[in-house]
Amino acid sequence: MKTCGVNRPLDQTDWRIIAALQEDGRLSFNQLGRRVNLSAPAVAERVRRLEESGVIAGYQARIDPVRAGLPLTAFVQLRCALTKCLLKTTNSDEFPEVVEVHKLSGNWCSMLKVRVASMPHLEGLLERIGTHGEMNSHVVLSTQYEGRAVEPPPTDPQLASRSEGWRR
Amino acid sequence: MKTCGVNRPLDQTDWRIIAALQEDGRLSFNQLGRRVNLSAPAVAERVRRLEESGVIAGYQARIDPVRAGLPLTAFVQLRCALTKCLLKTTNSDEFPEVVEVHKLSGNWCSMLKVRVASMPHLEGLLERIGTHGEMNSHVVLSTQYEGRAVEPPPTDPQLASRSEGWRR
DNA sequence: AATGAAATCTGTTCGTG
DNA sequence: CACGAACAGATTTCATT
Repeated sequence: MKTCGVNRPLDQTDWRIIAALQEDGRLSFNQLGRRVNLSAPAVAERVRRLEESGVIAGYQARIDPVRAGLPLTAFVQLRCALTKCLLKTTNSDEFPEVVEVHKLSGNWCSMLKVRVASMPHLEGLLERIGTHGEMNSHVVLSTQYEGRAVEPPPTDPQLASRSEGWRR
Repeated sequence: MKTCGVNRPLDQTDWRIIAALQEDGRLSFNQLGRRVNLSAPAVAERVRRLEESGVIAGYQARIDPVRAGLPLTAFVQLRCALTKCLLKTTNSDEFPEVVEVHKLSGNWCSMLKVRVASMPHLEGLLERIGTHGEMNSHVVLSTQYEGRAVEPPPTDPQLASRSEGWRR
């Protein structure tokens, strides 16, 4: 967890490891080594560093919510007083359906992603959430993809000059 | 992947396995067995079935986007003609920043989650996306949590009667 | 369908170059 | 960082309940 020592920027090899482990988080160091042209001890060392520096935050099974009995997904935007904001309560067991909470800029205080078993379930959940503030919900009809692998950011310096830039 | 044979509903033990593997996707069958009070061969059999039925869709390393150099997250709502919808293009390499795409009910055609390295990066991305249709974006200030473990849906029959119910 | 034990196989780790 | 060997551990199979 600690960023012990120098925090080197991630190099190409690191990103290949990251890509591979996002595809299959159970790869052994041997298999991983073959993919990135490194020996097992070498990749083990790199993975250990990535874990220690927090770049790799953990490993988890991806559960298909539909097959797990939670076929409905919705986004809920919530505008509420900061003091009694949902953010404080969602860590607990009160809203297990809420799988994601973000604080937003703009008019809406926060963005929630929720997973429910049925329309009545969603209806009940929204009623419970609605007590915390003004609310706006969007039901997801279908999901093209989710949890797509994160890729290295562009090094392209043009990105910084994409906007026209202001001049006096 | 195939739902071969009877698709039994998930029992308590299945859900304990699912919970454990969402916490740590690299648990061995031995460790898993100790957590759910089952022998290694027994859990191996259950995990195999959960994988085959697609409940467990895969295993992946969770990457901290901030430490990976993508500190900015935003939600983008996009309204566009179905025929030239972004959905068709996002599978490719054109928009690696888009990590999530959902088709929505309501006025907006789709909901995107994007991860970028900087404000100029976001600006450029939104310009590219904007060519596909009317757009609305929300920058995430902070994320309380993400990828929270999915829990078993309530068996509570009251959920179905939460609404008053209509009568003639 | 699960247990327990045994056998095989694989991954991990350490020392050396 | 790669190589090679020794160790440790996991997965699988089988017979039994």
